[in-house]
Amino acid sequence: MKDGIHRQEDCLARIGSVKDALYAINGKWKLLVVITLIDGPRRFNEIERSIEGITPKVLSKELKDMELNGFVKRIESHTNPVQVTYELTPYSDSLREVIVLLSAWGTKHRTHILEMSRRENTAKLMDK
Amino acid sequence: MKDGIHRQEDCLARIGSVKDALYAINGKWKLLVVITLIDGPRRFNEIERSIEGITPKVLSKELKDMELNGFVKRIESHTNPVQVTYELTPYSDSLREVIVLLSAWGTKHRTHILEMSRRENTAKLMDK
DNA sequence: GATAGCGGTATCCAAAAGGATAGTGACCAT
DNA sequence: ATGGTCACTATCCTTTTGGATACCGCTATC
Repeated sequence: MKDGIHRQEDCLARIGSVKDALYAINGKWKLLVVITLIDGPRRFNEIERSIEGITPKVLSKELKDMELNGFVKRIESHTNPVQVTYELTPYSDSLREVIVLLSAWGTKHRTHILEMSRRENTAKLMDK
Repeated sequence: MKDGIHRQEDCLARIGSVKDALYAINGKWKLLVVITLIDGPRRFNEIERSIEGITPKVLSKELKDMELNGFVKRIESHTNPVQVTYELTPYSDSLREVIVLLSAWGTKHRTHILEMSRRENTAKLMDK
């Protein structure tokens, strides 16, 4: 009762904060981009190749969005030809624990779902 | 280097897990429904009133979805008139730490964004 | 001179999410 | 009988999201 999440007033505040968080990381792609950049800076086409299913248009949009939100930095080298890399900012470290937790939860959830559908099938078999 | 998130093979697995997680909790509403149910079972219209901006159509859809995913349970009393309540399942406890973390992160992120836009305005003033 | 890679854009389109508004049938209170 | 609550559903519509495909100027390579 004192872990802070049960009290009514905290719930309202929490709804606001979670709304903010969901707004910033929404969509299918942003966290995946962060994950691929954790290993170090990557070039546009490298990112495109390591996230299966993403198109250049979408990746471009996500990167711009994430730059505005302060998660990634776009770096142009002064070589010729110009080379562009994207890297995480120190700020995006704050996302790391979110990712670790979501990943762990996603793993557990997948087995949970499999388990549920397995039981459903068993039940169907027993109905006959 | 040994926290498990830096190694290439782990990143690929992590992308899959995070995809699963995002798929299950996607949209603006699901986590907010969980939050309002943390205090205890609630009736349809109560939930509708405590989540600002949600419409009955959307809430109805979300609740069905969450029932299928095993997060909530729909309970009809056998009184007359029938009374319907929704409550969290034990399984949805696993979402609690996700919510706590996202909420904390959302709070920090909001101040981060405010800070960034404040600085931008300051910079603009100094340009003149 | 053809082809390929780079870092993207442009255009078009389909699907999904979500909002606005209204309505339904069962009940209940006045 | 009138109006209200409850738990939704129906219809319509707009916005958002994202997928397909093609293309661009530039460079590097064969």
